[in-house]
Amino acid sequence: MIGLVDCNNFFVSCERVFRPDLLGRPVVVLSNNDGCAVAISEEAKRLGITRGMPYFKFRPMAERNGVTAISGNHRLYGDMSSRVMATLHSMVDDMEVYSIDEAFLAIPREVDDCIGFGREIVRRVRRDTGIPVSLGLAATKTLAKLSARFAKKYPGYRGVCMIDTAEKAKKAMSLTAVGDVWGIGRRHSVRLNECGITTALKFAELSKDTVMRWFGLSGVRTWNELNGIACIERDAIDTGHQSITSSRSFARDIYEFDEIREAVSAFASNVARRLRKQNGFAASLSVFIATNRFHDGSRQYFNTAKASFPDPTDDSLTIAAIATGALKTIFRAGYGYKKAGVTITEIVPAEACQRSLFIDPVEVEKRSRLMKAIDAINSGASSDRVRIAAAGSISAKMRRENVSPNYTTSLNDIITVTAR
DNA sequence: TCTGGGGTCCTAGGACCC
DNA sequence: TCTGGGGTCCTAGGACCC
Repeated sequence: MIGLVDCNNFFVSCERVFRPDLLGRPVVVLSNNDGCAVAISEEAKRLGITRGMPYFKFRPMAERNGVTAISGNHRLYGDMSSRVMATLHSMVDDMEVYSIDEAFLAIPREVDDCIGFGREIVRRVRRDTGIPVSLGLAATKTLAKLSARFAKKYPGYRGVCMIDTAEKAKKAMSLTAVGDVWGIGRRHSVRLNECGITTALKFAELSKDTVMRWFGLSGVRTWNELNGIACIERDAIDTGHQSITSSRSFARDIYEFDEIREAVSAFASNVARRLRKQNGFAASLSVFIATNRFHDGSRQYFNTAKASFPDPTDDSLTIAAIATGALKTIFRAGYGYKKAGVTITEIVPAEACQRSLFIDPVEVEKRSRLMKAIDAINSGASSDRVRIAAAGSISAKMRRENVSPNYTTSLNDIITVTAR
């Protein structure tokens, strides 16, 4: 039996742990720049707020209805996530962290009361972290995801729903819209709906050949999983990311090359830091810049530039220099740029890294020590204490009107409880 | 005024090779 | 007059996920 644990409205729930006054009230957590709603409490959903809705559009309505809008605090969510995962891991050896708020669990064979075991998981996560979770149980990951939707939607399940027979699977699939199936996105569900395939069950009842022709291999995988044949394997040994991106929208349009260059240097140094964290070296990168795609009237420009490193590296200064060089090849004056970003690719583990014969080992060693020193100083609460001179501060350009304290990661922000 | 950020996998088509 | 067949690798773009 596979279990899928899903944190309910995760970002909102993280905020509520330290703001119990927000329980039972409409709350949304906003994306960077206070741009869009990315997490919405049930109360706020009932007011019609949906994921991805631009804040400036629903703000007046939200204020009229007493919605609390919070700027995203990803340091807090990341830390709360690791607490949830640690609690799960204390109960189940074999688990796979799927995202910041989800994990697949292999329910141990010796457990015969899966529902009871599941309820205990839900109870303990709630007790140890304050986060409410839902648990779906089934024979495949896709059915477990589907099951978890029921666990979350209907309080009668008390947090845990299990699909353990073909009849239950059929029933659940007949009640699930095809677009709500894990692996079937918006594009495919439009196509399916046009052909009258509206539920997960109808999709599962298509012929395998039809599914292959329409949706390729990934479609067949989903189809198998719905029919009870597990074929989405767990990730192999975690070797880190294959690519790492840092990008931001700016609070206002930027016209000057130097300003874009500062941002690109900051992105480059950010990806390099994350690259070192996973103990990898990268061999190439790409840089992109873009104007505001929502402004129909103004002139639009989008371009990316790619560059290879002479030698695989994890060095912030080298990566920033090459990113800046790439930027120069695509920057065009006269446009108002709204967004830019840097992606490093061709990442290999440090120990598998093939370096050229002509490199100076002494210089490499010096640089490596410098990076280690910078990482050490920047670890902890103030991650921006030392930065390369060419880089501006990414956060300085961001709009964050209502950000919560770093309750769990900053000594200055630890909550104070006063007895009267 | 104001519209997020970070990933993965698959496929089709072109370049290139023998 | 007549102009093959079969591979591999790489890339861009599309689809999906959170």
